Amino acid sequence: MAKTRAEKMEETRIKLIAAGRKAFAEKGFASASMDELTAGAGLTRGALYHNFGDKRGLMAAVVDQIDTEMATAAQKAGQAAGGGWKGLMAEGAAYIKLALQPEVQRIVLLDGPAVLGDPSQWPSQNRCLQATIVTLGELAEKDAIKPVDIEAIARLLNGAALNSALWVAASDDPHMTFRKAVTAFECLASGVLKTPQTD
Amino acid sequence: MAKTRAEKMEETRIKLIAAGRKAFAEKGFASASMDELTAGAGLTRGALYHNFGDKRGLMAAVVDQIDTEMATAAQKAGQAAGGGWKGLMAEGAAYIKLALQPEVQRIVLLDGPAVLGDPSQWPSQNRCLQATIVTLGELAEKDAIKPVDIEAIARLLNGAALNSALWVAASDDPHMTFRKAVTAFECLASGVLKTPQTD
DNA sequence: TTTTTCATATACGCTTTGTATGTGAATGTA
DNA sequence: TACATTCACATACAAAGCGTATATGAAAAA
Repeated sequence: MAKTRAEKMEETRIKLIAAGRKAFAEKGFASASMDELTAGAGLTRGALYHNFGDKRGLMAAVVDQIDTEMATAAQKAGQAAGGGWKGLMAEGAAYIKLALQPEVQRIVLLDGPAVLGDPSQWPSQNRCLQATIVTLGELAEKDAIKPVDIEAIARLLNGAALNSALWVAASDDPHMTFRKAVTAFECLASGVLKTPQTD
Repeated sequence: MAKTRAEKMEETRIKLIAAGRKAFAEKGFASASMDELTAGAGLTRGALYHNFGDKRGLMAAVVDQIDTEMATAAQKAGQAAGGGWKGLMAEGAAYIKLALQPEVQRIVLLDGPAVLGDPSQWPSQNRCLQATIVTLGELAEKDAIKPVDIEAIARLLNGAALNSALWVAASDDPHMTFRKAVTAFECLASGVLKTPQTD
């Protein structure tokens, strides 16, 4: 069967994003050569500039892919924990764990902001933020949390989780540090609860 | 009087850091041209490479300068608030306010991590972190906070403060958003207190 | 005074990006 | 089926910027 043009184009987009993801993760955005990267995918820069406009355009696509994967995984963890407050804490822990991957660190946490600007303005991060806001909203309806601005809390919690991942990754004993980070995260988060949580 | 060689060299270092700070703030690290930057300071790239090794070296010097200024200002705010818990909260608010400057956003929050790596490993940030850790340690001795890892709390608080600044700066109503951010910061921070704080 | 050192300038090569143009296969039409 | 057109991708080109190797001239040393 002959492949339609749109199908082929979709294939090259996928190939380029995969190659970009690999190159950006291994060499960092600035040091990744578009020539090398596209050649590795059996293509040339022509395909890249046609599909993504420029180097930054490819970066945006790569970041969106990774970030979406993260948001999905975190939400899943939250649901597995039964939603509500426990779900929120599980989401936070999941985020920290995901951000331990070198790929995520290099692309999403370090290079992403420099290339694409404030992460909280990215479409993908916004999706994740919205999920957190919804959960916090439910808790607010149940009168379980203090009357503070929910969006602000959600943003600070997200930021704290992502930040702590860099710390964990750089530590000598990542396993131990991870536990410390999660505990601290839950400790801070408990500040929004009306009634002290013991477990 | 004739200037000694060391004095002159110190002058060029200062000139280059100032020019770099300006260029990095206005154009971003990647788009800042070393040729242009040094010419603006009445020098050439020769001086730059001799003094700082490479573009990254200059960036490190610039970041260190800004970051040190921030740490000093934040500590001052903390002391003015009388130290202790109130001082800690004042430090946090000061950090958020300082990070509202476009210069700080572009250089320290966005480009810095991409060029220099995890901020919590920078000498300057470490100084600030140490100060927070000391204050938290004093509170721990007074048995005022929960028995959690102090370094972890300090790191998360710092991260949350810096992150929220990006949000505030990008908002339509920075003044209002700033208040929300500070309130949320204090709300989360209160999670480490043993006894609920009312004011 | 001469010799040496060294902070800065000059000159060069290499890499990389973005664009402008070319090409051939898929799509539409008579 | 034959022809025209589109368009995804490749090729060719020009410009900019980084880092290094070399040159220079003024302090510092002898």
